Order: sequence, then C-alpha cells, then structure tokens
Amino acid sequence: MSKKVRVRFAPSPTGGLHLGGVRTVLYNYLFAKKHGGDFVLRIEDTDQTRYVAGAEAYIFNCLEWAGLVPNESPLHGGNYGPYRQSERKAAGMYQQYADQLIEQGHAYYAFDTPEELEKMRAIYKTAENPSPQYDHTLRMKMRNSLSLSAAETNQLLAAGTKKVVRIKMPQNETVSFTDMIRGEVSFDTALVDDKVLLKADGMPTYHLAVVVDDYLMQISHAFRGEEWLPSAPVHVLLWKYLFGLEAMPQWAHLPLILGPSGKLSKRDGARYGFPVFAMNWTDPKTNELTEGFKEKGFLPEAFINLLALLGWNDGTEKEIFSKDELVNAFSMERVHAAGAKFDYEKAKWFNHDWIKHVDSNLLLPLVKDLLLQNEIPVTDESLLLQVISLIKDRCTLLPDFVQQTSFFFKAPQQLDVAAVKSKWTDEKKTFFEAFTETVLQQTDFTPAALETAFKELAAEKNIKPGELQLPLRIMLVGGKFGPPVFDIAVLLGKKETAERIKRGLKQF
RNA sequence: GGCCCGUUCGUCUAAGGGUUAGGACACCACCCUUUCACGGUGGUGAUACGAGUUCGAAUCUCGUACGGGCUACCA
Repeated sequence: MSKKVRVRFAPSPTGGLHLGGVRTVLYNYLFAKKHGGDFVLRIEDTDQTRYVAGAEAYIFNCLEWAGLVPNESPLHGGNYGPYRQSERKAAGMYQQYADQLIEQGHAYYAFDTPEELEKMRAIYKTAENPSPQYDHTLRMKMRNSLSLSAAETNQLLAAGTKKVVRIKMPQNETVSFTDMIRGEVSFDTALVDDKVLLKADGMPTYHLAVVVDDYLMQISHAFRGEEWLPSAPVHVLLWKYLFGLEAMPQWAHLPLILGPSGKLSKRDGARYGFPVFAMNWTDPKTNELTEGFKEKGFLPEAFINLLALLGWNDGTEKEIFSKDELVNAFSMERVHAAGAKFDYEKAKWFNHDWIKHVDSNLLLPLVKDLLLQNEIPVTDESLLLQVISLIKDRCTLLPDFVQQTSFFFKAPQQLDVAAVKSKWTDEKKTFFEAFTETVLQQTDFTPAALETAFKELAAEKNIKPGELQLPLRIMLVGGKFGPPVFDIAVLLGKKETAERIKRGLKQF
C-alpha cells in the first residue's frame, strides 16, 4: 500500500521565477498528474529580510501562464494550510519540533551573536580551511547549551537572551539515501556543520521547515534543485529524529540548468541576451525590468516543451510534446543526472515549431493584441486568421507576426525602391499600368488565376514574368519578404491591390 | 581548502557489455522557390585521460583531470 502521491514546489518569493524554477514546477506537475496525485505550492517566506513585494503574485501569474496550476496553495486553498511558512510559524507549527529535538539531545541552544560568529570564522580561517564551520570540532568553543553549564544556560534562557537552535550533527555516522535520479548518495556526518534550525526571531530555517512541512502536508516525493544535495543529510537526520525514515518522501535532486557561465541565477536577468524569467519581472526596489519568455514571444506550450526536454527525454527521438503527452511519457528515472547548459537557439526552434503546427485560432488573440500594440488596425478577424495561417511558417517568435502581417492591414509606408530601381524600365511601367486593369477586371480572383493572367500579360508585353514579380511584391508589401505574392494580392482585394500598384509606380 | 554531484558531436541528448556510436538545434552544401521562409537530400562534428575486469567496454571498477554545486540566524 503506497501512499497517495503528493508533491510540492516551494519557492521563496524573492524575485523573478527563472527557467530552473519553472522546470522544477513542471517536473512536479508532470509527476503528480501522471500518478493521479496532488501538486502543492508552498511559499517559503521565512526570511523576512528578503521579502519582495509582489513576488508571490508574480509566481502565480507565471504558473497560470505556463498552465501549471497547483491543486493546493495560498491562492487555491487546500486541507493542509496555511501554505505560507510565515503563517505556519505564527500558528506555532515549528517550535514544538525544535523543542522535541532539544529534549532528544539532537539539537541545542546557541547564544553566539552574529559578531561572535564572524569572529570565530576570522580566527579559525586558514589557507587549508577557508570557511570554518560551526561543527563538532568547534562547538565546544562557542557559547551554547553544550559548552555552558546547565545553570548558565538556564540563566541565559531566563534572561531572554537571543538564541538559535542548532542541530547536533553526529560525529561518526554515514547518512545515505536513494535519490530517484542519482541512486544511492552518502555523506559523512562529521563533515556537516551544525545548521541553524530555528532562528533568533523564532522563524524556522529552510532545514527545519522543509522537513516539518513535508511531513505535515504528507508529501510523498520531494523534488528540488541539485544545490540542495549537500544539506540533504541534515534533512534525512531530521526525518529520522522527528518522524521516522519510513515516512520520509522519496528524494530527487534535479540537475541544474546552466547559463553560459555556471548556474543560472535570478540576478543574471537578461545579461545573456536571452530571457531567464518566465514573465517580465520588475524589481520593486530598483524598478529594473527583466524581460520574460512570455513577453519575448514564446508560446506557453513551447516553453514547457523545451523545459521538459532540458534534462529529460522519453527514450525515443520524439521532441515535440504537448502537455498531455508529457504527463503520459514522463518518468523521474529518465531525468539526466548531469547539468544542462541552456541553448537559446534550440529554445527558439521549439517555439517556431509550435507556432507552425498550432491551430491558427489559438494564435489569433495573441497576434491581434500584438498588432494593436503596434497601432496596426485589425478590422477583420477572419482576414487575420487567414493571414496567420498563410505566414506562421515565417515566425519564430510572436513579435515576428507584426512584420509579417502588418502590410495586410496597413499599406507599407516606405517601399524598398532600391531593390527594383536599377532594373526598372518603361516597359515594366507599361506592364503594371495594364496589369492594374487586369486585376480590377479579374472575374476569377484566386491566386492561381491571377498568376496565370499575370504571366499571360507578361508574355504579351514580352517581359519575363520573373522580372516582374519582385516589383509587384515591393509595391504590395514594401520589402523582400512575405508569402507568395499572388496570395497577398487576393487577400488584399482587387481595389487595394490596384491602388498599391498605382502608388508604387509613382515611386519607381 | 573540504564535501557532494557530474563528464558522449559547439549545445540538448540516444545507445538495458557486441551498433559503421543514432537523433535534434546550430553550421555548411545542394534541391524546391525568380521574395523571405517552410520543406527535402547530404555533409562537418563526440564517448576527457590512464589503468583494470571481460573473448569483447561509451556502458562495470579504480585513479587522474576537468566542470558544477554547497560550505549564512538565504532559500
């Protein structure tokens, strides 16, 4: 009898949500859906000094956009609330466990001030040991309930002296566990420091909170970034002391997503020339805007597709997956152990492919929005739909639609005259004057029929039709791009096509 | 420095001891197309190094090198 699958994503609301974060969400989500489980979102806001206004709402917006909505969260409710650690602390959910650990002798009070800690690090710092740890080698030299007598400790406690609770790491134990991605991982406890569990302000640190909350929320599988691996022995020990190893979730430490130079970090923003955040993020303090994948013009379907394939594959050569297909195919065991360097070129390819194959109706509102933003009037939605189908092969990112569709709704302001001028002749001018009439009088106004008429007239005037197509394009489009020129003319209509030709003739 | 994790084309990756080491992105060439793309065909390009186990190693073991992460009263 296996317990119900319950997974959680536990971000701290300190800024934008980057690629790695979204991928962690995605793997959680896929795993939960695949196994008919619950996906919980818990806010890890125990560090009040790092509180950033708006960050939590922003995270929900990103998840909404990506289509990875949690079953339980501070926003969506649930039976295991509250879902913010600050509120859980206020409800007194952590203190008792810290007390229990102290009673068991697995944790102790430490009275060292930040200054004293700094001093300790300065004193014991050597070339061989550049960052001394508060561990079994040093704890008896510090001020804590282990080094002090019971009377002294009680006196300090009674006086309300600032204190933290630290875990007492055992001196000769090997802690090991099975990671779903890496297999067995083990650590020598003597080499791990006595991490703070409860801070002076009464807030738990991540280490205590993650264990207590995962237990209370009945989390069955805990997925997080590889950067947590070094502190995993602390969490395993806490599970052992508090709730028993049988109750511990199965761990999977996800490989990191690397930027051009190491771990992708929130601070790196758009420094790489590509977005790192899911959506635009404006730092409330500096007002600095960092562009997101959404605003850059990525489809959410493409975004999760490319993220899923960054470190995972289904064992076949399939690369394009819908969300449902991902749910169906996903397995944690097929996630790679090695970190993956993010490749923006490939990311764009995913988006391009999604744009090409997705139903144009889905693109319609997005493109319309974009055109309106660029002051291009869209009066006819059914025309826009036809245009989108005609040109979506040419668009990698959503904003590409602006250039590719705008000339259907607004005559080009400037024509690329230079592309035509050198080969321009009076004969060609005569041709186009005649062709204007052809267009106006065409009864079968379809691309094929128009092209035939065009070629017949060219033959009549003894000009190679190929020499005339580019000028026509320039007159209709303004530049050397766009779909087949007779498709454009038909969508434009007889009148508009004729007018653009007349206008173009004046400029050549 | 210590600890942990990792290492297949430039990048993402496949290959449950036996393959001419496969695919995708990017790049190059050709075809299609008298625009730009899409598409098609082909090409360049990888098992970090050294030992060992084995008839046989990208695959198992060890060492080395390299890369990354952690080393806060941050997560």
